[in-house]
Amino acid sequence: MVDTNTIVSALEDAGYRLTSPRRALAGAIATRRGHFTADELLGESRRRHLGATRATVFRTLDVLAELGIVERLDLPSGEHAFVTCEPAHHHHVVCSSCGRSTGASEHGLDRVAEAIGRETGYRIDSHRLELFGLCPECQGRASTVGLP
Amino acid sequence: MVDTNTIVSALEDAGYRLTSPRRALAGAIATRRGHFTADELLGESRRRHLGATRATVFRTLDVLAELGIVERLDLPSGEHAFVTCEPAHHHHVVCSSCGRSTGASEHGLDRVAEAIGRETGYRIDSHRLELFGLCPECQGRASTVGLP
DNA sequence: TGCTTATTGCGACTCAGTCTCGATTGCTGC
DNA sequence: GCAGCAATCGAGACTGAGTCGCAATAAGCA
Repeated sequence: MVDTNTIVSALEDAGYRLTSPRRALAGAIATRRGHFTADELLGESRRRHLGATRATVFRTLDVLAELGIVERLDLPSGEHAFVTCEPAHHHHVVCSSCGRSTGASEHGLDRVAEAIGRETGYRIDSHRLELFGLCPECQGRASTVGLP
Repeated sequence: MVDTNTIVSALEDAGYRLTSPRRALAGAIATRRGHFTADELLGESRRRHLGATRATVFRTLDVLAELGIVERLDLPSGEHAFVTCEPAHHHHVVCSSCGRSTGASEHGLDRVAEAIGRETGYRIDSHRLELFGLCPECQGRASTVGLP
């Protein structure tokens, strides 16, 4: 979770204009706890009259992704989603029940990548790790309801 | 790399019919060294008159993915691609220059996933690791040409 | 305040992937 | 070898995500 001002000032610092659709989208994104799709954001924009159309939503997400404020995520379903991300965290753990997502630190993944580089002979430049499972709350809810 | 017969007999074993488009696509997929998109496969089907249309290509890829013969891959560009995969390998290393891909074994990734589970409190059910870099041949080529 | 130019909205467009439905063709049993 | 049935196919319409071009608007600088 990132707050509106962080997003707004990141845009400002990078020399982007602070238009009203961008401010509104920054606010909408800041309130998100989990991952969200461009379409959900567009829906919210329409419902709450934020004044951002489809093209603007995509353009704004592009800019924010470029600034590292949000990151694209490919869900197991094949859907494209976005998450806000704290700078220190580079991998995402996504709850397959409620959709909430959390950042995770390296935990030795760089060593795994290195080992794989040695095994295959590839010079690894980048990697992407996505983890899917149940968040603590959904685990609690599942065990009281008797779900797996 | 998997050979045509492996694909054909996997289809047969699973109770799928061996139709001529499926045989042809199995052949086309077997010759692939790297990753390929549905569209490339469709293009090859048209060029070589394999008799498989768009819908058939997608349906066949779905079936093969279900059987674990190919796997969906999300390239950094956002494109969806497929790779043939050996059963023991569960992660893919993709060459960002020539597109070739190779399987990689776990190398302790399960421990990383476990550690991340402990850190975040999530119960991790599945993970996906994709690595991107330069394959040995492209590294050789790059160093003789003087590329990075 | 006025000017410049980035940004927006609109709507048409593209492209991947899906769906429907009538036609075809593998398999199975005889 | 042949008939019948169900799985599969092709054709093409459809859907939905994402992009593009352009005229209108408005943010920020002088």
